[in-house]
Amino acid sequence: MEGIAAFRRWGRDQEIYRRGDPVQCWFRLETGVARKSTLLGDGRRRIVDFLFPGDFFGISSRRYREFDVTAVTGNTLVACYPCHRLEALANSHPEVGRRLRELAADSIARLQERILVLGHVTAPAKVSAFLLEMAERSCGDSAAVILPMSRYDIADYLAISVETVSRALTDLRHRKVIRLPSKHEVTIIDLAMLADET
Amino acid sequence: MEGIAAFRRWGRDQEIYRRGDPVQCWFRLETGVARKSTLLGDGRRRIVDFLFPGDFFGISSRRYREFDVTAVTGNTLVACYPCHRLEALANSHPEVGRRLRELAADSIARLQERILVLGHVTAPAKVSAFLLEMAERSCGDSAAVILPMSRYDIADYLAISVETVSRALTDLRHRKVIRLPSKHEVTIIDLAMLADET
DNA sequence: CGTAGTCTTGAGTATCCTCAACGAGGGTGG
DNA sequence: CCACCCTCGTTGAGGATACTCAAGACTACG
Repeated sequence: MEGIAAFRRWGRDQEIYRRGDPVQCWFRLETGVARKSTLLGDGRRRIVDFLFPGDFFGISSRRYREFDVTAVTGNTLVACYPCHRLEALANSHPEVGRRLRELAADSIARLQERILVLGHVTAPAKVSAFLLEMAERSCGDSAAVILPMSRYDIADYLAISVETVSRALTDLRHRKVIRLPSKHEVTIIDLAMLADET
Repeated sequence: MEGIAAFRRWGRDQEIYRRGDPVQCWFRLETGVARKSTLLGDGRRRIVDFLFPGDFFGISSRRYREFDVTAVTGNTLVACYPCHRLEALANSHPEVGRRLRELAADSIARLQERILVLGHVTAPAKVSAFLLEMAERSCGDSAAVILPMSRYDIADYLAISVETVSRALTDLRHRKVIRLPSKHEVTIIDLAMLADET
């Protein structure tokens, strides 16, 4: 599979694809972070998924893209797998087909998990669940979490306002559940208490 | 693919599978309606997806089930496709593998759509979006929608309280956007206005 | 026909959103 | 190199929304 990949690099806030583009490739994020989003009728933006290294995205049986995907960080490297070559490969090598199904299943699992987070009632519960998700997915030390995205991104991801995100983080800091060494760094002090919030 | 299916029938509120069960089959709902749900720590229930005839479910690469799936209506008929036989079939018939990937992609599209609905801010917007979704998916006359599930199910699906669901429906009825011939029937009078709510 | 569960409506309260102001940081241009 | 500007992040005040608790009506089912 790696043989048919074309690697492309994007800068901060550049569009990897946008709604309405023809579906030509499946993608795998190699380095950096990206967001999958859409603009709602009233001008609000909804972020459907954050993408981290190793995540596949763009898996679709439609002809055209439903969402926009944008690089969150600079130096976002993406492997692009042309659909028709993937299909050909899957036809000749069943194990590739199996791998593709696995990847789709992983994507399903991630989205279902996401629905559970969105289903939380209170804003503190959403923010705590978000931090736990980031701790798990942004691999590395799970106590020192990097949040590459802005507060606005987090708000659009959790479907709450920026101010509420900020307040929830401040509250967690005051209660010594987390520390905020910088705007984009979170240190989890009390994992159990954070999990209790959800 | 149809050759390897075993058909089973479930009654109202019976479990098709539950969290923790080993993953042995993929399923296709033939008749009736089902819900995919999970119980949260605080005793709340979250419904992740409603399943209608034609929907595939249980697609997973994990070893054990993450959610419960329960029949909503009586006489729910399900086609069960054993995983290992599906894999064998996909290995010998690439077009089956392709079909399975398509189904997974459909499932992804449905879940993403669902995230957008959950992301709506106000309760009336969620309920309106829900009605539109039901009008589209419960095939048949799209103006006369059947809601087989209870108000509690709808509440757990939209992550709002039962009372709020009830109030939103009553409000839409008062404003002549919908009619409610019975508790489980909705007639859409003004589709445009309903879409405006979202 | 009775009962348990479902659905609706009301009242009071907590939560979150909106609007507003301010501080901090980063980038740009003089 | 510094001043400026613009975006991002935080905090506060006020108001709208939805939740909780409660009670009553209706239904479906045994």
